[in-house]
Amino acid sequence: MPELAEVEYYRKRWLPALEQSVARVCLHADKRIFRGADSAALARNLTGECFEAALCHGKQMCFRFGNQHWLGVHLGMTGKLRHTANAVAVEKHDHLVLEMVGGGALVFSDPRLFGRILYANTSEPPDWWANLPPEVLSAEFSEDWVNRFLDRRAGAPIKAVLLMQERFPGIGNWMADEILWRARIHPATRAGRISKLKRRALFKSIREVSEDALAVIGTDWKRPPDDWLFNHRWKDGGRCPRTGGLLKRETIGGRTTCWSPLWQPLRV
DNA sequence: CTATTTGTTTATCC
DNA sequence: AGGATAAACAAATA
Repeated sequence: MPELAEVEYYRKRWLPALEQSVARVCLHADKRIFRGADSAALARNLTGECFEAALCHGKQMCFRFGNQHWLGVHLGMTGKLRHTANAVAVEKHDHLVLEMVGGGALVFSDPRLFGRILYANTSEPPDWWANLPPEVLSAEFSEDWVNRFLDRRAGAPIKAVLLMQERFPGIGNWMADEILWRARIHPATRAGRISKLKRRALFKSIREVSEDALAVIGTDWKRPPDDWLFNHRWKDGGRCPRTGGLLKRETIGGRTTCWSPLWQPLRV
């Protein structure tokens, strides 16, 4: 589930423990979320360290403990973060629990195990945190920068291109559909066939959907307004807020995709 | 029992 | 070589 704004929402869930120290680390070391990470070192080294920073970039999160302990969290499809005020019973899917000296706990849970925990013990930020593409709301993320990518991925459906994290960090399935709906571009359009005019609309839409998503979901996860595609996209018989016409759902770019055929005509 | 899932990585084909 | 696409991953839910 978690895309740009949901990741920001979950990042904030851990803020109540900021400036507290780790009393004890409990984890399910054999679970898939620790693939590639040294979970034993993580548990040993974080104990006693102070929780100093909580950051995110696209769908990647980074929590710093002390000056040189970097905990990376990716939520995958079903990952969640929460803070519990008191030590509550650990649930089945709570794969990483940081008990804090104050008595609360930081919890990462993930039933489907598509998420990932990273850990580095280095004075400088590790590669997975230092080498990330410009964020969609940053100045470096320019129209030119996007258009060059559309030309490089000219043969792929635009829906698939928007999901590529190397250029559009944080954009996921629902955001991509929302972006294309607002820009009135059919999701199956080959990226290279999008007109100059539509590219402008696309760029604007990427920015707007990202800002709107952060405003609505990023802080307290309010229900998005009904004039977004969001509230209609999964319902059978869902209707386009703009045209009132029936929405269509199909697999495009390997993912379930929803669009409004009247509003987003396919021009090939 | 079958089909579905808002993500990423790996394999395979072109 | 690099791009496009499908499969795999795991488990809950309908």
